[in-house]
Amino acid sequence: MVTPRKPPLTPDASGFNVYARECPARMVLDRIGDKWALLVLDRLRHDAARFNAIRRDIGGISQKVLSQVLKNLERDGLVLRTVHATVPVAVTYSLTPLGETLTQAAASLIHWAESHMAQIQHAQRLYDDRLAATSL
Amino acid sequence: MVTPRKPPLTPDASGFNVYARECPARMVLDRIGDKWALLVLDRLRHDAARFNAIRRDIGGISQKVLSQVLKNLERDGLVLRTVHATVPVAVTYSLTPLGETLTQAAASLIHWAESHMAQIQHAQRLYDDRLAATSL
DNA sequence: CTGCATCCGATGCGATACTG
DNA sequence: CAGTATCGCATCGGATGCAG
Repeated sequence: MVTPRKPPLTPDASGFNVYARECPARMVLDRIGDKWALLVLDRLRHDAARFNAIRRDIGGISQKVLSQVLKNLERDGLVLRTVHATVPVAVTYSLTPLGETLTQAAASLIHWAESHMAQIQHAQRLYDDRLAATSL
Repeated sequence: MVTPRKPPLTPDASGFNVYARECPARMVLDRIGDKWALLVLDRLRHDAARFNAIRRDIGGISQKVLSQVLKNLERDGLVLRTVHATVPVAVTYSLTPLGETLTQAAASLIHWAESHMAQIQHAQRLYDDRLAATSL
């Protein structure tokens, strides 16, 4: 056991607890609970891809950030970096078996955002209108 | 249809696409693909809670950030804020039906981080050792 | 093509103090 | 108890330039 969980949630058999600020699991959550990392993980879900392909597919990600995200994911053992000895050098990124156990959860989050946008936008309008009304 | 999806993933019936930088779904992903938001969502998963209770349960979150996260989640229609007319005032936060459709995905991510920590730490050691070896 | 290094502005976030 | 306001540091992240 590393740290006790404060909320009355089901205790985790592993002993790790994301609710504790010092727990290593929190560090991992920091990385995977990130917009860019989730998108990269989802992008690699069905097929491996080269650096610039990922960069093109994920609108708005900079080369610097993609580079950092990939390196972190590789260090955590979620992404495999493969260098092909061609000229010029080609590098492909793919999911490791460990990474594949995560992408479904990542995809769920992403898909949720897309499929519930209508309801979210409706809620936002209600909230904004109500706010404007009270501030008159 | 709002924006076409670039990667060959299954197109979403809603027409929203998180891979597009201008898509509203990306904004939502920004908010829910966030360490603190995920933890708050997970904390409210089983029961409603008051502001300071949430603050205590989530180690390391500041009242400023918690305040912002809760406000955003409320605006997006994921969290319901209820003011009880007592003295002093008590405010409880709970999940809306819409929010409940998301927490399972959030919980999956969080639980994944906890249950795979051993493998992650192993991968990190391998990576760091390999890095130290090559830089000699 | 695949990165790493640097500069630098924007944002995040903790600490602190104050209101109802 | 439940916030809001402000400050200041730290990190994020885009743009540019350079190297293997």
